[in-house]
Amino acid sequence: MQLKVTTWNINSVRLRLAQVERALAEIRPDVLCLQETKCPNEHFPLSALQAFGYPHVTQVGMKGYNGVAILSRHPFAQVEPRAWCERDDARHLSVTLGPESGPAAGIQIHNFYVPAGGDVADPAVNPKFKHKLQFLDEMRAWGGTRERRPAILVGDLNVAPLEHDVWSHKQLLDVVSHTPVETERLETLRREGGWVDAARHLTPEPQKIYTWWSYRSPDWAAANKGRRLDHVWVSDDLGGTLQSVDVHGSARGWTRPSDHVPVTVTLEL
DNA sequence: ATGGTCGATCTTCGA
Repeated sequence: MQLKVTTWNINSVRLRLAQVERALAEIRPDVLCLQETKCPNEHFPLSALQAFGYPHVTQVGMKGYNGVAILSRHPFAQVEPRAWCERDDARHLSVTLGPESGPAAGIQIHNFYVPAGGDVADPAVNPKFKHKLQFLDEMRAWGGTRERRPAILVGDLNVAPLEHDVWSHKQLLDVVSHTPVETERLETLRREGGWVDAARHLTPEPQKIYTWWSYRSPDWAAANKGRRLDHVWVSDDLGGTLQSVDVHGSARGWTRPSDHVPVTVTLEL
């Protein structure tokens, strides 16, 4: 069987319900992981999302910021929210697919929204950047102790780790998301955690890959000053099942778009 | 040299 998992920073799930519906119709993933739902739990549009054909939904939200959700065609055997940096700020959820899921049963799916880190790349003067580095350090420690079982890690990791994950490596070396302290941390925690960067496994450098284009560029498509901030990783043992990774760049051109586009990983199990 | 644009929100913050 195929297992398709899509990740998308939606930047307000309530504002972009129609875009979610369109993406689900076009991509038809088995699982959709959303970040930046920006929606308090009591206002989460649960029944509307379920009506798109995804009866199994788990989410954590808060007022105004952050928030992650997982929508699935397959039932969950287990749902595990986790607090990071001792904050209850809705940046991670994981699920384990249930025994009804055929060959996908038992696969764990992690949905992360790593802090963006503010504007100044100095933890001494910018508490947001300090938080981001702490979050990445905690992910590294977690990965080192993680039970080695089939797993998929997706999300807006807010780091573009490689030279060709940004439009200009030299011009972005001091820009938050591409500084060496971030990119080295992310690559280290990925390797130590036993994760394969699925997008780069299938599309090696120097091919450019972008998943985010700033709202602040009026002609974002022509300028094409993008970054690869959204990632799909699979555990080593699933590496042989990797079939494709698709970046749905056209979604950036939709009416009232998110600044991020969906990224889909397909496994043949 | 510092803006540019979004989204949620109580007029500013986070991205």
